[in-house]
Amino acid sequence: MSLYLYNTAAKKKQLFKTIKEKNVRLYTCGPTVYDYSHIGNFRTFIFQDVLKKWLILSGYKVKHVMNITDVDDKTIKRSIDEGIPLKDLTTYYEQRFFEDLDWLKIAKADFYPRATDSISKIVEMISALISKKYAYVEKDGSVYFKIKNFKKYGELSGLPINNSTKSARVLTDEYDKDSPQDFVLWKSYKKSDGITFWESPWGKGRPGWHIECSAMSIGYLGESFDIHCGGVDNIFPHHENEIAQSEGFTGKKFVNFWLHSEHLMMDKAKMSKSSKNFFTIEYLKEYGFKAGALRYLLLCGHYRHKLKFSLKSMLKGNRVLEKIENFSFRLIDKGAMGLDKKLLKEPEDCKIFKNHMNNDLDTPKALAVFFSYIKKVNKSLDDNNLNKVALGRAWTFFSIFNDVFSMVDLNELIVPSSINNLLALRKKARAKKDWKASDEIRNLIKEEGYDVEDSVDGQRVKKIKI
RNA sequence: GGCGUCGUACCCAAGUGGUUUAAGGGACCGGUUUGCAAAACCGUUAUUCGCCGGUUCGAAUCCGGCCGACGCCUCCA
Repeated sequence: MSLYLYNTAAKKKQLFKTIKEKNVRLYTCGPTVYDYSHIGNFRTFIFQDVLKKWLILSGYKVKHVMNITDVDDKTIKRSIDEGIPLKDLTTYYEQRFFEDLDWLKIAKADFYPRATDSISKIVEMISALISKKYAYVEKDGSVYFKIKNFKKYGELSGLPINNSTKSARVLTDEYDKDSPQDFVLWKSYKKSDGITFWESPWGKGRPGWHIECSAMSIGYLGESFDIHCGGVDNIFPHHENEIAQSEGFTGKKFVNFWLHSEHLMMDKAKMSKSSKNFFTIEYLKEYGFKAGALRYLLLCGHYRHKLKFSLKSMLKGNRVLEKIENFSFRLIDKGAMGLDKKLLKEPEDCKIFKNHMNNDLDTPKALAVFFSYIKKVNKSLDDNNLNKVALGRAWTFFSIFNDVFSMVDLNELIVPSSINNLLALRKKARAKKDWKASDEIRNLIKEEGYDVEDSVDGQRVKKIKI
């Protein structure tokens, strides 16, 4: 089986090949930590999580780097507006970001470099770009990239350069640039920057937004690496500029595969901080969304298509999660976790599931296959017709599914002894058909945070999630 | 103005020429099972794919027009 991925640079699906055999070097654009990340941001991060987990499951060793942008116009403005040091502000939102990642069961990257820790590398790159005539210094001490000198400029996004229909914003800019579309590598110090600046060969200032990603990705992954991801809004100008800077600097191909995820839509408009139509993870958590439910809701559409999101979808998400959890409970009840390894074989449906995942991470189709399979196995369980071989196959498929979709938290299945004692009592009461005592104990268990369900196989407890 | 995407049931969402007289999920209703509750299973729910026309033996799928929604071109996942 081979993995095909849609490469924005090629504008088509391509067979995925790594530079170094069985090793993937992956860079994903991280958050700007001036505010909480929202569920739209996490659509992209969860897509990247699924990509990474799928690569690992396919036998690749993945080196993953995600940057933290902790200095830019917005972070500086916010810290001044709120009267707190930049570092305090960015540390706060960085921590909140990591908590959200954790809650959403997103696997940690190997490195989270910060822009402010990468200034020397950034200065080194800008100096080299100037000497190679890819960049020039303006009178005020700002440094710009000269896109005219980089022939490939515009190839990724397909946007025309130097067209006659420049946006109003570009036309009204006051910059002393050679060309309006030249972008800034180093921003000279302005009063509005307050105490935020670094010394450089061109005077006091701070890095432009795009250069940090080039510096950090090259710094951690090398001059050429395998995959670079982000949201579609990063294609232009961010990633276009990254290619220009990086390839101008190294003279080598920067990235082989560019992967971009589409936006999450709210009331038909894209979710964004500026339009104030966004939900934070904290809000959704309080509203009642479970982590696994959000993962499902963000993966039930293909990552390259717009996906609608609303608070109404909570019912669906939580219900689907419960259904999959119940399925895993039933398998565990039957002894799935203690099966001989020889019995852990993939069923045919799992191979179909894998084929869909290998086709540009087709999660909606993969999910459809998984759901149909659940139904089949549940039916066998109802008929008490599932033998060890079939159980092993079901558990194998579930495990592969859950390794990637990460919806069910198996740790939550461990039941404390206090609950087990109550269950034993209830079992005795039920044997005597003492329904009153049985229901009382069920209520006691509920107060301890667990639900009890009765089935032909006996009692089953489920932790009530908050 | 330039470039691009999308419009499928009550809702989310697959499907890009014939094994689709449209996957999968949620919701709803009916049934089986059940001490209760829950879970699970079975069945029902788009003769139709924004609208109009065309190509074709055959179209949700291709072409043209119209209507509607959205994205990028400026910070943005």
